[in-house]
Amino acid sequence: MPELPEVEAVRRQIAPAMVGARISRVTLRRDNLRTPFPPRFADRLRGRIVRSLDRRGKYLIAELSSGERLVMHLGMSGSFRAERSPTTVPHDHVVFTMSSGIIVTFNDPRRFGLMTLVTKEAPAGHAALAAMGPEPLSDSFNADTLAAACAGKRVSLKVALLDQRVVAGLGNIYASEALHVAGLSPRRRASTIATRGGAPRESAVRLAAAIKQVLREAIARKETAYRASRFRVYDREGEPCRTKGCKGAVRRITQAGRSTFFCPECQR
DNA sequence: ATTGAGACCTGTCGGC
DNA sequence: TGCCGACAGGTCTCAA
Repeated sequence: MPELPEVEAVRRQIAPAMVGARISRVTLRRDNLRTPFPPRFADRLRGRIVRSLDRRGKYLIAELSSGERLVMHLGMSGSFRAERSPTTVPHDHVVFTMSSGIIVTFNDPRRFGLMTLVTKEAPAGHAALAAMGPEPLSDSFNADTLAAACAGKRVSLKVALLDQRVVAGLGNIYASEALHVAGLSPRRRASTIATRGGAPRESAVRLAAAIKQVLREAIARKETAYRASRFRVYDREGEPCRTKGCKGAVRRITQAGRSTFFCPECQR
């Protein structure tokens, strides 16, 4: 369940069990997720204290007392649970036993998730992380940076928002949601919101604000489950647009092989 | 360099 | 009920 708001919810959920605690045991139930675990993975984790647990886009990053960083991604279907007495269900792949006594288990049916270690020797480490765009809820993401990132892009606005180099953490739901709030068509070419004459276009101002708004709302709601009814357009094909005064109906189209939901009436 | 298509996996849901 | 295809909140790689 993983776009930025859901990953942030996971971080808040497991941080109390992990930060400041020592990893006393690591159990790997298989030898890979999307990619193989790095060499001596369990050995390099065992005995380390988790100094902090941060989020960057859709990634979770744990700083370890060894100086290494544990990088984790939930893929499409990854989840964590923290419990006092361990349980086992299908697709449990990694189990961290913390010195606090809490068991933190990573479960991922589709195994699109990722766990790796970024070493002190190669601090840039992970290519996707190194190339990642600005955090949408930080000041480094605004109309100017969004417009600049879209300049020259021939892909659609929706596809551009899914590009983690443009902005970090948006996925298929919140890309559609943000475009609806901004009143912009997902089919527009991304370059059409780019800078003109040095100043960001009004559409870039609206879109940057909309992205921040939908993400903040989702985090505040702790929207970690499949709550389609809460969405403005996502998964609402054929249903009425919720924009005030708009008589449109939500449409579903396919872009880059993925569903996009939007209102053709109020999104231009 | 950018872009689209296909690949990676398993589970669920709707239609026949 | 059972089977079968379509689809699912994400990347990554490859070829044009």
